[in-house]
Amino acid sequence: MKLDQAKEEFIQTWGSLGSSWGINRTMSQIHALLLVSNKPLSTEDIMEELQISRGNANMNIRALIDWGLVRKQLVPGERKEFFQAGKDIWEMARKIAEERRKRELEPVIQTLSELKQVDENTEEADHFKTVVTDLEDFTQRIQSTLDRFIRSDRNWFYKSLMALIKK
Amino acid sequence: MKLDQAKEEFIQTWGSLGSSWGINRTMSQIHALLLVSNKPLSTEDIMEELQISRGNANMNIRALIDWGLVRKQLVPGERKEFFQAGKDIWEMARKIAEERRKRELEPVIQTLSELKQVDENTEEADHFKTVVTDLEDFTQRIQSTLDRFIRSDRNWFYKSLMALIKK
DNA sequence: TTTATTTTTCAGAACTTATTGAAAATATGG
DNA sequence: CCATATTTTCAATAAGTTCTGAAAAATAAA
Repeated sequence: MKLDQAKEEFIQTWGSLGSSWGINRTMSQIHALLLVSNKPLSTEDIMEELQISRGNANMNIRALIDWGLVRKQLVPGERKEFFQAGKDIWEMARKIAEERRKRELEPVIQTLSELKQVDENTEEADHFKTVVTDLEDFTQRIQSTLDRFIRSDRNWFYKSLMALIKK
Repeated sequence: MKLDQAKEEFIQTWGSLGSSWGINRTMSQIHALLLVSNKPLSTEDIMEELQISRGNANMNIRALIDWGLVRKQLVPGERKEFFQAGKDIWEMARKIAEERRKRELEPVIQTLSELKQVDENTEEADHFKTVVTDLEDFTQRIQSTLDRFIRSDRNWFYKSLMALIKK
């Protein structure tokens, strides 16, 4: 298989994986492109390679920088900005987990804890409280695990995961 | 807080969490509704409660049954079908993990392994292979963990997770 | 300054996905 | 079998999301 073709396919695959995980397609594609490129790329390069508009490119590059997955790289003698993706996959996973925890899990836990404050004592209300408490429990456990993962270095997570897998 | 209001809010919250995790909003809302209801509901009930069309209700109930999150319940003397959600949260999480592994992770791993077959030896190609291999590694590790989780009983996962969290 | 280059913004267009509702298919009871 | 209740399907439509492109803002050189 030819390199260019493989790159192309990789970008598509990563793009569609991203979109099923709540990260928009272009954002993942840009990320993929920067991952496989061994030198930093400019906005122009990205527009060119992915055939997307300037606005789209700009927006999604910003988002990747926000998420901490990509950083600006100044190239001497060039006025344009260049971008480069961090190559450490675990670091990348940590950052994605962090963003999503913040954006999605946190508000849900907040809400669930409020919902337990139902001041009724019918059988129905009891049932409701049980369900909500179970979910809160579950969500909090996920949250703690992510927290630890986020704060950890790669090594910690690697070890824990191996422990999980091996026995 | 009133029970009805709390239920309402719970359904909304679960709905939006679902949609950020790639499960469509109505599907999660129906799931939430069935979770908090202490008796099985008919399609009519669901349409009524969530103010959705028959077609929409039917489609998403089917999907929930496919995913193994909801089961049909026959009520004696009634001709209609009634539906009930499994109340075990871990079981639920297992089933969601299973479906998504099957639908999303599996094809990606397949593709990544094919992409390593680049028959070039430039520096660029080497770099590409490194990135793809790292990702494959990572994805496979996630996959193994999920597999084990999926095959496990609740107890196993609970213990492992506690081990992760506690120390 | 002024001019040239680059980045950002944002209203509308294009695209994608979810929903409706009515018609067709299927199941149930007499 | 017929009549009726219930479920399923699916084309049309609506809602939601992402993308474009041109104009405005920002930045840097002359």
